[in-house]
Amino acid sequence: MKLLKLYQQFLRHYGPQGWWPVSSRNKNGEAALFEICVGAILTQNAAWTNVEKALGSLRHKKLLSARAINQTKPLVLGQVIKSSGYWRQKTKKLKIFSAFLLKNYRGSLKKMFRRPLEELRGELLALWGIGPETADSMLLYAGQRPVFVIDAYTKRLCQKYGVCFKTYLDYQKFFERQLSKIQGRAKVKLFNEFHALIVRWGKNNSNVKSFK
DNA sequence: ACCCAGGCGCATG
DNA sequence: CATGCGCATGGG
Repeated sequence: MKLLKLYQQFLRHYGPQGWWPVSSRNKNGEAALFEICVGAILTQNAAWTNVEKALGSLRHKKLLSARAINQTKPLVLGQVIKSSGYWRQKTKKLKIFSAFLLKNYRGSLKKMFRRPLEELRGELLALWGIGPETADSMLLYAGQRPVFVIDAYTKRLCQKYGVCFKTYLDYQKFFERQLSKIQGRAKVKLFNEFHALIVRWGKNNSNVKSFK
């Protein structure tokens, strides 16, 4: 299983995916970064189309900021994000993440992403509602950090090639080691695009659904 | 009417 | 450590 080859094939076949999709004007501004983080939480085991509706509602109600979410009553927030599913849990997750951001970084994601990678990853994982995939999605797509995001599709892809590991970290190490030659911005770009392409691949292929 | 989607936390054994 | 279960909506 040569990952670099596979990446090039996917890229040729599907074209650039342009993740992470964001509605904010300034794609590097705080608003866009926050939208990515909110999206990372809302997309947990949910169809992205449903997440887009929730993000649209949040935007429409001017709730796409840590301060706004922090001040909004849970039941009101829950109504707004309802379409993304698990809304009671996700309301709590958004509030916990927003409170964390305000308390530790004055609500600034740019400030948050200045922290050393492993420490920040640990802080995010310590939050209720943020697991490895959500944390890594935030780090890669909002923070531009070189962490490979592993999801269900990635595991299905590995399974197709007879590659199987136990933990999330094991899968991640496999990808990061094999792609360790690439450096700097190019690595972030590749990790970004590759993960998006794997999801793109998984959406068509209804293959190997039996895998967990 | 089912099945699934860009997971996670928690309770068990 | 490792399985199993609840969480919830909308589209195929």
